[in-house]
Amino acid sequence: MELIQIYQCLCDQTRLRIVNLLTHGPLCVCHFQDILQIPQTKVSQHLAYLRKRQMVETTRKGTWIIYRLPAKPSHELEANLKCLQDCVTSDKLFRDDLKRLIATKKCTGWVEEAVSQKTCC
Amino acid sequence: MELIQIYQCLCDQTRLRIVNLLTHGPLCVCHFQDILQIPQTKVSQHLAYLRKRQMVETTRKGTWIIYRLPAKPSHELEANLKCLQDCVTSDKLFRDDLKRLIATKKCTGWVEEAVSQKTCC
DNA sequence: CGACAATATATGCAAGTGCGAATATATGAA
DNA sequence: TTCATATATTCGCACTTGCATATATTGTCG
Repeated sequence: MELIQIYQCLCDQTRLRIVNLLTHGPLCVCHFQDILQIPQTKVSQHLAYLRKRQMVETTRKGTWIIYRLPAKPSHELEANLKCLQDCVTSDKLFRDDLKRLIATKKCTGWVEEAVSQKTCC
Repeated sequence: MELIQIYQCLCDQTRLRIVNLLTHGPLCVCHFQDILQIPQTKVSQHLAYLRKRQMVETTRKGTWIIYRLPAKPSHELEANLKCLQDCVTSDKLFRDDLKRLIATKKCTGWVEEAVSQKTCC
C-alpha cells in the first residue's frame, strides 16, 4: 500500500474512526453502526472506499461481513498505524469510540462466539 | 494541529513532496519550483493550503518568502513527520527530490548567504 | 516615481468527495 | 420458494480539490 493512499484513507473523520477501531481487531459492519452511531449506508460507503485502496480486507460469515486491517501490511502502513495509535490517545472522540468498543466486548475473539450464538450485534 | 488536518495536508502528492523537502530545513518558493519542476502558481496554491492548516509558517526576506515547518509542532505532527521521514526512503520520487535538494545546497544555513549575496535561486 | 522580481490571489472548469435516499444483492430460515 | 436480515450499490446533489490561465500584490532598485 502506497503512502498517499494511506493518507487519503485517513483524511476523513469517519474513516479515521473506523481504522482506529480496527487496530484493535476485526469488526463487522453492524459494530461500526453501533459504536460510531452512523447510518449503515455511510458505513458501507466508507468501508468500500477503504477496501478499494486495500486498507481493509474482508471475510464473510453468513450474512455478516467481517472487516480487518491487512494481514500483511506494508512497512508504510505498519508505521502509520503505529503512529495513529500513538496519536489518537490525545483525542476524546477516538478515546470514546474505544470505550464503546470495549463496552460491546467486541475487541478480541468475538467471532467464534457470535457464530455459535448466531448473534452478532 | 489536529490529526485529520495533518492527513489532509499529506494526502496529495505535491504537498507530500513539499513537506518532505521541508523536513530538511526551510525553503523559499523558488526552491520548490526548481526542485519539484512545477509552475509557480501550483506551488503557491499548495503552500497556501498548507499555511491555512498551520502545517507551515512563513517569514519574509525582501521579496522572498521562506517556508518552514512549525517551530513548535504538536505531538501529532511531530510523530507523523517522523513517520513520514521513515516511509519516504522507500520511494524513488521522494529520494530523488532530496537528491536535488542536496544538489542545490539549500539544505541548511542557506538563508544568511542568500541574503548577503542577494541571490536565492 | 516606474520597472522589475517574487509571490499571491481570483476565476473557471473537470474531477472527486461525502452523504442521504432509494434500491439491489446475498444469505439463512421457515 | 418466500421472507427477513445484513450489507452493498446507485443516484442526485452540494461541496471541495487540483490545476491552468490570468491578474494582483508586495518589495527592491534605479
